[in-house]
Amino acid sequence: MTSKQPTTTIEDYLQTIYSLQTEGETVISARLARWMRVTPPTAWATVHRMERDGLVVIDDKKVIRLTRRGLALAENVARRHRLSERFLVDILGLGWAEAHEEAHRFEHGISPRVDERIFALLNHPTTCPHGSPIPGTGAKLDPNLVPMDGLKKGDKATVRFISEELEEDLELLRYLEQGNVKPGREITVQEMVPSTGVLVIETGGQSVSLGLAVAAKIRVETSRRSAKAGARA
Amino acid sequence: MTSKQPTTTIEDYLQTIYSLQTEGETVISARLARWMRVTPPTAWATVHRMERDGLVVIDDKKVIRLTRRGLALAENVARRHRLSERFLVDILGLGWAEAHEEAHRFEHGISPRVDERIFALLNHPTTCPHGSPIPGTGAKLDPNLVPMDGLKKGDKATVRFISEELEEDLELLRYLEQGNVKPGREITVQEMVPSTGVLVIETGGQSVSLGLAVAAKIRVETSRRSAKAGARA
DNA sequence: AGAGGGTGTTAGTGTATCCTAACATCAGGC
DNA sequence: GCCTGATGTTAGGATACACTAACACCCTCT
Repeated sequence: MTSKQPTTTIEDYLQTIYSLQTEGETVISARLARWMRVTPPTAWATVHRMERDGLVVIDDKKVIRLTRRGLALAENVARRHRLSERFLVDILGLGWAEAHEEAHRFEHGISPRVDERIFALLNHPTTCPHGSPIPGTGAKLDPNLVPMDGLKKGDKATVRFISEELEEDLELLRYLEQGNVKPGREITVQEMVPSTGVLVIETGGQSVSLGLAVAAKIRVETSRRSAKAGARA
Repeated sequence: MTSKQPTTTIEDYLQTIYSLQTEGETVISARLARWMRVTPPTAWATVHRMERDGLVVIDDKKVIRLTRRGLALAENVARRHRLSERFLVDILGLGWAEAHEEAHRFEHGISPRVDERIFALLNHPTTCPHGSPIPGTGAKLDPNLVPMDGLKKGDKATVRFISEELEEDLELLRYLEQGNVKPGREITVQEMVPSTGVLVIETGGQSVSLGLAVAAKIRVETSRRSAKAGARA
């Protein structure tokens, strides 16, 4: 049987694949290597062990996809991670920026029993502090949200989601926290000139500059419906 | 440098050695093998890696002792373990019997920052739910406590401490919990006949039978001062 | 066409953990 | 004195996970 518990390493890979996959990225071995901060041969070997164990399939184009079993396990890990973040922030009072890193260690020690208790203690939250939905709650990422780099000068919007990809960068998270760029915050675009590669927004009275690559990984809810949903007055 | 973080396995060995050592047992490789549920060669190799890394010393008689560095690390692990137990019981409402096992996983994901927060959240506790002192708080196991198997028929006492050795046995812990044999509980010895190997006590209205080997690992505080400390009013 | 970059892959290593089989040692007990 | 049990140790494997070196492929841009 290949039914034994995944190791911490495998749990981390599952979680990373899951995040990338649900955020619409194609997952390839080289990308995982960068995320996991290991060399390409290491990631390659690990992914192949995962395929051997029925957690992922690798297609002709080398794209990695979770199997049903891999998905179930990945959701479980992601849930524990996001629940941990909520717990660390809401109950223990840790910083929004530090939560991701701390949760990364914390998540592995949580059994189903403890998961359940923490979930209840937190009052059944549906998202992590950065806006990612918590699996098992039925919550999904709102498809109406748009990447922040699609906004234009003068647009107002509410931050809803910070990609897990950005969470890997502690310095960036601290910058965002300082600048009030967190879920629930209202922002106004002050400058948006694609050629400069920089987006300047205003929130809570201060100006914050963001690179477009970063802004693309932050999703916001616009009050006036963009493109598809119909025009505004 | 040999200053890298200990692995989960090494943390477990450190904790076990620490528990045995502070409870006055001599620590030898074979004993560790049984505790860790691995074969003797495995435990042997691991202990020798620990010696190589300056965590323990092994004397002529094969007795294993923590070095200063090993002790510091072990106290750190033990603290996280006992704090986790308290947290799981006091905050999450887990059962007293299950806490040890759950804490065993939980403890490894706790950083100094999280340790500090949990410690504060719990109001600076000094012992785990089974009575072991939490390192770093200054609390020590009261030397006036006596093993329960030293009591005589009719003696009254208050349970103060359940050895970590007993905590490895979930069934036993459940039995003790059911029988109210927990720190703080008053007990009265109903039967004590060494030749039978069984001790029968009464607590909270019910009778509980314990093997003497088990009773020896439970320490109690006797109201009438035993030998050394002098009489009371 | 040819140079490069990003990727995938193989080969060869090293460390930590685990195991089984087998043998060495020592203390008692008979 | 010899057998036995507990313990320690060596030998020989296996697996997971990490690395470096080196090579094979594509694709794109010049």
